[in-house]
Amino acid sequence: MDPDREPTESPRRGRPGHDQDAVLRQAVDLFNRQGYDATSMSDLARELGLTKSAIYHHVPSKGHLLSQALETALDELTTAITRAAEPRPDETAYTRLRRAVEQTVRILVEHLPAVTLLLRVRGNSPAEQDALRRRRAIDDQLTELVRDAVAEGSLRTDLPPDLVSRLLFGMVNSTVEWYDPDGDVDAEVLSAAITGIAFDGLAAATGAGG
Amino acid sequence: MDPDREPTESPRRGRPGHDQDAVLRQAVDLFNRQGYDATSMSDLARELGLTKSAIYHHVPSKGHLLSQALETALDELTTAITRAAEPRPDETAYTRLRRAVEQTVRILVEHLPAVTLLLRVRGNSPAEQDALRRRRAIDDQLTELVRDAVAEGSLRTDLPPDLVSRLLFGMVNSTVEWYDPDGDVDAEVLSAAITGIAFDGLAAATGAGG
DNA sequence: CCTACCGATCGGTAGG
DNA sequence: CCTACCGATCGGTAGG
Repeated sequence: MDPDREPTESPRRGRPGHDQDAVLRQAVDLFNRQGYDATSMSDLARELGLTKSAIYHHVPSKGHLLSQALETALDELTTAITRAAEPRPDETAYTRLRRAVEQTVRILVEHLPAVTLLLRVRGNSPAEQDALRRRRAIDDQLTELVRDAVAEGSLRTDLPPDLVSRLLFGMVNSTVEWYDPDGDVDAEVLSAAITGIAFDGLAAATGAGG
Repeated sequence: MDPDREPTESPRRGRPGHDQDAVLRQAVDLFNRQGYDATSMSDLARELGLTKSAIYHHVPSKGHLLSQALETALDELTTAITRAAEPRPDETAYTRLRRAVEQTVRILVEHLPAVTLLLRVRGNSPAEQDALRRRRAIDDQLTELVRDAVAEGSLRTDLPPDLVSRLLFGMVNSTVEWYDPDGDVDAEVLSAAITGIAFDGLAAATGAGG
């Protein structure tokens, strides 16, 4: 008779205490708490409850862990923002920009550890420099959206679009510094707060207008 | 065919070409470019054009350089924000909050390297943890200002003050990621852009109202 | 301000 | 021969 009978799980033998994904998750968590360079593979091993050498059974290098996380963050952001920016019939650039903000917030919340790591990259290695290049391409895409929205007359014209883009997505990105997925602010509330402040402002509505 | 002559620098030989402040400035610059932990004292020595050991003639330790910069940033921010938050006769909480934003931007621009370093501290040492505590006290002060402005009816009431405070000053602080003191955005323009977006919003003014 | 070093720890790999 | 590890140690480099 077949010894392993696991209907819902992979038909692997000996139950691994840790798979590659678990190591990656723990690594990214540590990188975010202490900083990438301040985190040793020994730290990671201690956290996982195994030896440093054992980690290298699962992953090829420390840099690989970083690259994997950055790739996830960049892939998710690229996909979401590219989709949000796609023009649809009878839709303003303003709507596309709003959607891009909402989608960025969504990805940020859904992939908080990976995105947090991405936003802290300094370019200390070729892999990090590559990530910075991809990030800059995304930023350019977002700036273009702001430019379009200004051009169509949806946004105030007294501020340069690249400055607006930096501040708007600076506010969005600052979320990684405090957001707690288990806290009482969910992605919808956060998204509404950001778009509310950015597009309508904090000032209390005065007069009879909406 | 004259060798380099730098009128503003000391041409002395055998005498220290660097003082403690020059070492500190270069260190903070490197810490910001590469990250504190990724920067070795050898990196700093190379940048300064002297040996690693020679640095220890000027400063007691790597951590001391970090602490000095963090103290500068925290002292400046504390002073400026405390002053801005001080109630004055016939003044709304809204005015005080606006002034706090403007003063924070001013300190951020005037002491960009030190504040940048402060905003990246992760708490990896007692000195960093102390800096984080002081930073949290400042954040609480700012949140209190937002709370007062909401309470007096100056700000929209549909968003929790602590969330507003995080997003507002998240936008302010995000400036350190891109601001260039030699660029074409000066502190006034930046300050006006931030308060303009945060309080009035990005949406183009519509209708006949203000 | 340098040469000559230290205790420790780094990321990564050996054989079993 | 496989997986999931471990004890020991590699060559270099960290802050001091």
